[in-house]
Amino acid sequence: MRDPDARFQQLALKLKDRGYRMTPQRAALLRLIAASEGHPSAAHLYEQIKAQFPTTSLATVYKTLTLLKEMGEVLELGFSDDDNRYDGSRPYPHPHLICVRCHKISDPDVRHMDDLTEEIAAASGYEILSHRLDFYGLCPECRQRA
Amino acid sequence: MRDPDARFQQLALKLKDRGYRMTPQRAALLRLIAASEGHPSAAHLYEQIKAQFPTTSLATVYKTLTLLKEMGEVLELGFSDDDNRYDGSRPYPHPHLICVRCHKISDPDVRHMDDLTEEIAAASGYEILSHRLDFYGLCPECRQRA
DNA sequence: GTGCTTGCAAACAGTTTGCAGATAG
DNA sequence: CTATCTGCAAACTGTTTGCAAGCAC
Repeated sequence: MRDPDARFQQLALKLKDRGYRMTPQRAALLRLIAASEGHPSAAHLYEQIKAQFPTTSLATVYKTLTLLKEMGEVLELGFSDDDNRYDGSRPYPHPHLICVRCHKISDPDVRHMDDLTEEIAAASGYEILSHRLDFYGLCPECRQRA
Repeated sequence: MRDPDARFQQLALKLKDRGYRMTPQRAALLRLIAASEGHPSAAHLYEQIKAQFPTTSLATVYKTLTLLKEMGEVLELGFSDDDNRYDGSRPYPHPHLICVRCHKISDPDVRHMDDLTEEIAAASGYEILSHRLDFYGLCPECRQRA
């Protein structure tokens, strides 16, 4: 996402439209989500918000993330053995590159997913609604250190 | 896997080779894994084993699954919002089709994954070790009922 | 003023672990 | 015989929920 301010406005408006209230805690989270280039965890977002609103609770972070998820404005990457990560810049399914050593997550360019999805749908009889593609490996930095 | 017996022997031998002991509980789990066509959860395997060995504990199922995972003989599919599933027939990464309604998991045919993986590796500088590709949708049966 | 939102703490679910007794080799 | 394995129960972790007090509108 190139313009964090615009994205923030977009998210704020969407919340308002759905009848949700704007609170300082939500504003802070929305700003973080809008500005974040990476794939922060709920705990990470919580730490950053606490710097501005020391009394904010993790539960509130989760509650707002759930809201954004339901509105389709945030993509949740669930991991069974690690905490979940959130992407508010690209809230649609897209591939991820996950470093198994430093846990960094990045977004590679992959083109053929739509073709692949259609192919699977046709062959299986499924109605495909979403997908998830993760590559696990060592990022360039960790390869050097390995 | 076409021959459950052969697969069972294979798994049993591998355990023995690594110096692990064969117990009735492990044998029962290995047989289930070897025969299973689907993607059972630990709890599901546990229920089936209890029918033969009523005193078996879930912890033992997990401990043996961990062993098989470490030996690369079982593929674990972790879900952050559901229990993990295990595939002892195809213990290598392969795509999955997951029905969001009935939670059935099946294995579609997808060819291009190796090409895609190499492409990503070249473009990103990562050393790619593994991957995971899941499609979420409605299976043919659930589409009708929808 | 009304009722959505917050923050706390307790609950939750699946998985893992510690340990004493049982057992495979 | 001895080290591994089992079964139980407690611990663990990230996430969710119930509820009284607070605040947006």
